[in-house]
Amino acid sequence: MDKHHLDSSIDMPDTPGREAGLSDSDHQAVRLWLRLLTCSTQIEQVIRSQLRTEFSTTLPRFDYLAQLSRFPKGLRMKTLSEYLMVTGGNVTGLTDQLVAEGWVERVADEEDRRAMIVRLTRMGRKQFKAMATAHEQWLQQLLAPLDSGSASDLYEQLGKLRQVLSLSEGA
Amino acid sequence: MDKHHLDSSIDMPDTPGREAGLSDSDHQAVRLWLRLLTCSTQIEQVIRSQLRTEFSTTLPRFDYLAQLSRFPKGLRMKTLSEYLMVTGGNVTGLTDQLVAEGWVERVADEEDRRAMIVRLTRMGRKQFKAMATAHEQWLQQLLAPLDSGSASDLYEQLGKLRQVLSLSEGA
DNA sequence: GAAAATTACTTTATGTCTAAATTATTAACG
DNA sequence: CGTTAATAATTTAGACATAAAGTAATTTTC
Repeated sequence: MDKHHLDSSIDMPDTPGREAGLSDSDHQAVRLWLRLLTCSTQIEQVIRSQLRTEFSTTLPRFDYLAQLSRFPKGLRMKTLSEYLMVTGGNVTGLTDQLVAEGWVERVADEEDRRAMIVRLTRMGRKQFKAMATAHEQWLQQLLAPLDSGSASDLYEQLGKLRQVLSLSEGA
Repeated sequence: MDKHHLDSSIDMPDTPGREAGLSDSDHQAVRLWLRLLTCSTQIEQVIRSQLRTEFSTTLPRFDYLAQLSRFPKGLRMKTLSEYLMVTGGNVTGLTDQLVAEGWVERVADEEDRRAMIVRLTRMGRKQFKAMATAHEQWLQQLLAPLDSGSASDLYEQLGKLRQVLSLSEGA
């Protein structure tokens, strides 16, 4: 994923380099988006970096495995691409890699010969389990300074946002 | 940016395909992150798509121009890479493209012959202005269903999160 | 003031992601 | 039936991103 924009900061005037220069007051939507993106990007970079140094893997692969791990019987590639919010071609490429590494296997779908089902191998499941444990710890540590109340407030607010976004989605 | 994970949804049981399967209660940090990422990814995809169809350009280029537009005298590439939160190599590549398109120009920095200053051309400035106006409208429309109170609450909560993240940043 | 370290940018190799075209299979309709 | 639509996966071309190494200029340090 790429990294974008930059959040302005009313409460951090000591970091002028990060101001987005949105001094006008009616840019609320833009400012909200930039701040959301800044937070998301920063967390993402931490996770990426950790996955690389600790497990020599990447975030897309981790995401792939994370989704797949929820379905012991496997998933159609098409379904997986929807869950991951990426294109089918991308899933094809990631699948090729993970199959080559022996973490995932392709199985023909007997009910529809166009479809392929992918599922974790035993090794894939084992590897993912270790990564998932670490992944959770990283996040807990990263977000530890956020008091539990703020965290659940934020979680709730993001829930509202997600709902709003899902409206435009189908349009 | 790539798109990752998926948010579970306590309040949206009608979209089972998007559940992240985090039914345990002590995965708060992970759930918060996934929800944040889901929202961020969805907005990002809308903006990307609009930039492509309406302006035949990309989000990285828009971000580049957006930062640069704040500095009429231009910026060192190094500084720009920090603002954009991307690597120097990336800025080199984007600069090459935007220079080729005539939107940006490279100027030698007289104070430091290692450095290059990039700045918008007149055309670049004009093109960006049109994009920025549209960009803001897209966001306003996208977030319109979010009542103003929720929006500023969310903005505040994200401010706290950003502050928390900035702590780990230097460590 | 010369050697060492740092800094700014570029280059290279690799990975990720998209959009669009292709192939193969299935479904739908007259 | 048989033609047409739609669907699932793959392939291709291109944009974007990183990390790591290379080049050139500047600073630091002794």
